[in-house]
Amino acid sequence: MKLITRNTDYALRAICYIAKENKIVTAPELVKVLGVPRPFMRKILQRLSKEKILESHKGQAGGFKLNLLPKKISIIQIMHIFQGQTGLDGCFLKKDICPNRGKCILRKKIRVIENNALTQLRQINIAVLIKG
Amino acid sequence: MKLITRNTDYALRAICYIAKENKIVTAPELVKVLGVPRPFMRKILQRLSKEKILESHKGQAGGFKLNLLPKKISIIQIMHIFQGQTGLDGCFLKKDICPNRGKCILRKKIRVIENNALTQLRQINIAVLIKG
DNA sequence: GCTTAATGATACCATATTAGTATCTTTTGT
DNA sequence: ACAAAAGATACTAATATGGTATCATTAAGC
Repeated sequence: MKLITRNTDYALRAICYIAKENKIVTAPELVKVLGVPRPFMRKILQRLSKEKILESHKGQAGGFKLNLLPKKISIIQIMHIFQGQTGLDGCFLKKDICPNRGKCILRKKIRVIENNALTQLRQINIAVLIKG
Repeated sequence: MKLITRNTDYALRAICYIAKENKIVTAPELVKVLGVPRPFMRKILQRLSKEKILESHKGQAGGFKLNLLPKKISIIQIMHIFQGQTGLDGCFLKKDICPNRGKCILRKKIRVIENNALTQLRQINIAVLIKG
């Protein structure tokens, strides 16, 4: 049960760092601070700026800064970006052969648990993470 | 965020079916009822009997039955069998370069959410699933 | 304007996990 | 003896994730 993936993890740390520094931060700087492989970090940053979480500046003295207030970035957004729909995996078995005749208790229970987790994740934002 | 995997799903359905029938059930019967590929189902059943969830009987008129009361089988046990430790993914970054100086808020928050999910999963057992 | 240091875009490779298959042996009721 | 079941084990395929490489584009600063 892995809630967040490496991608997401790196992305969140990068965002936290940028939020704390509150200036334009370059990829090389993040690579150095976070110890993440350079091309991988770059890929993540590109994705984040494409998704409008970060704002990028090209050219010399370029880099990235936040495009939103820290409290407006919840970790669930980042999960969405790197892990796709955080949702509710569909039933593996076709409905009509499901032993529970369509009313799949298992699925229902799992869904509740997943929704609880999602609700909790929704409440964690970057401001929370950097304040401690 | 996939709480349970296909393996686990199939295993749970097989167990539910066996629990409901309350008799010795053969692999071919489960294959037919659940529509799962035969060799795959067999593999799962073998695993379950090796783990003492099911009790197996060889030879003609053989098959599987439960080795425990339905309410004594929680879905978290099955997850453990097919998905390994349901635990808490460690921090990807080495502690000393973690931007939060060792007190990793993100990790702490995630851990709480995971534990909540685990607690909820622990309460779902086969008896609950077959009763509805 | 040229150089340099940055990001953008894209295509590719590596690894791990999960899903699924094949085959042969052993057991047991009839 | 035979048939029908499970046991054991080794293999293959698909998918997701993690990571690399390369070239183009942009813009600051001399």
